[in-house]
Amino acid sequence: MPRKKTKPLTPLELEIMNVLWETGPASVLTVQQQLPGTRAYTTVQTMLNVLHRKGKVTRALEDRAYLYRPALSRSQAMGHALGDLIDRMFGGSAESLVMSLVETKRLTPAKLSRVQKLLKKESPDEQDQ
Amino acid sequence: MPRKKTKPLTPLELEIMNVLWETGPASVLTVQQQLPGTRAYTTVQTMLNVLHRKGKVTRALEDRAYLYRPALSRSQAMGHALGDLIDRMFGGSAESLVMSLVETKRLTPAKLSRVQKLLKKESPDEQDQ
DNA sequence: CGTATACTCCTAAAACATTAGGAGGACACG
DNA sequence: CGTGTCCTCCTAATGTTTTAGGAGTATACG
Repeated sequence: MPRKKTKPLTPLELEIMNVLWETGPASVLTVQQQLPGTRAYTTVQTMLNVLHRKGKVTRALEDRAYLYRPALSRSQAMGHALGDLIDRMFGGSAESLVMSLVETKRLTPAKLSRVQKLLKKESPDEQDQ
Repeated sequence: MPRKKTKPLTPLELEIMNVLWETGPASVLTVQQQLPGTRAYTTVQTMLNVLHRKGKVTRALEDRAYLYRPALSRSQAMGHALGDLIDRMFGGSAESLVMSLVETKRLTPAKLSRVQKLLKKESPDEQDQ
């Protein structure tokens, strides 16, 4: 059965999640500072609230303020965002995506090699076809 | 390297562009029919208007109705959408993205190999338009 | 105690995306 | 001609995301 329920994160939500992924558990203030661009404290707070309501982050009262931490891994979020993009843009082919990455010079074949080597080491279970 | 001007397409815009990429030059009616889901004729028309105003499609009066055609290639749009995603989600590292693709089982190392071989064969020197 | 500080929550407006109705023009055709 | 069809443009309502102010609370500190 298709995993269709989880809505993809909005752009700003994504940016905030990224801060949490990078920085680890963080307060509103920390997130605000870490965030690219300039946002009012309360803006960040609101967004974190939204994310919390949506179950994308958890929070714990620490000392005086809440500490927020991601409730999904980057990979998971990635899965959703990308699945979404791929569906809309192609019929679901991830290869075309990598292709595009290289075509648009965002990724070089050299880098691709490196990644690949890494991955082969980690999952010793794959075969070439 | 400040290639920052072009705004990414919105979800619906993307879906519509996809129809144009698949089907080729199309009228409002055609797009509407080709589009997944159900949208009023005028909704589709409005969106095409928006895309036209934004310069993402061109149009030509053919017979009685406008024929719309994409003003960007899929790769280009991909580049923007993805660049956006990567920026937000990672700090701009495309490698992490590929990593995630494999981690989430969306792409196998084997497929990666194939893609890579393909790419090495193709022109080692390209120009983005 | 009284005031500054560092938060919270509640609220709403601004901005952007999506949806769609209705008026009007051009044409085909009985 | 008169009416139905197909299309355009203009307009606006609805929905979603982003922005941020203001009131209230708890603690720190002179």
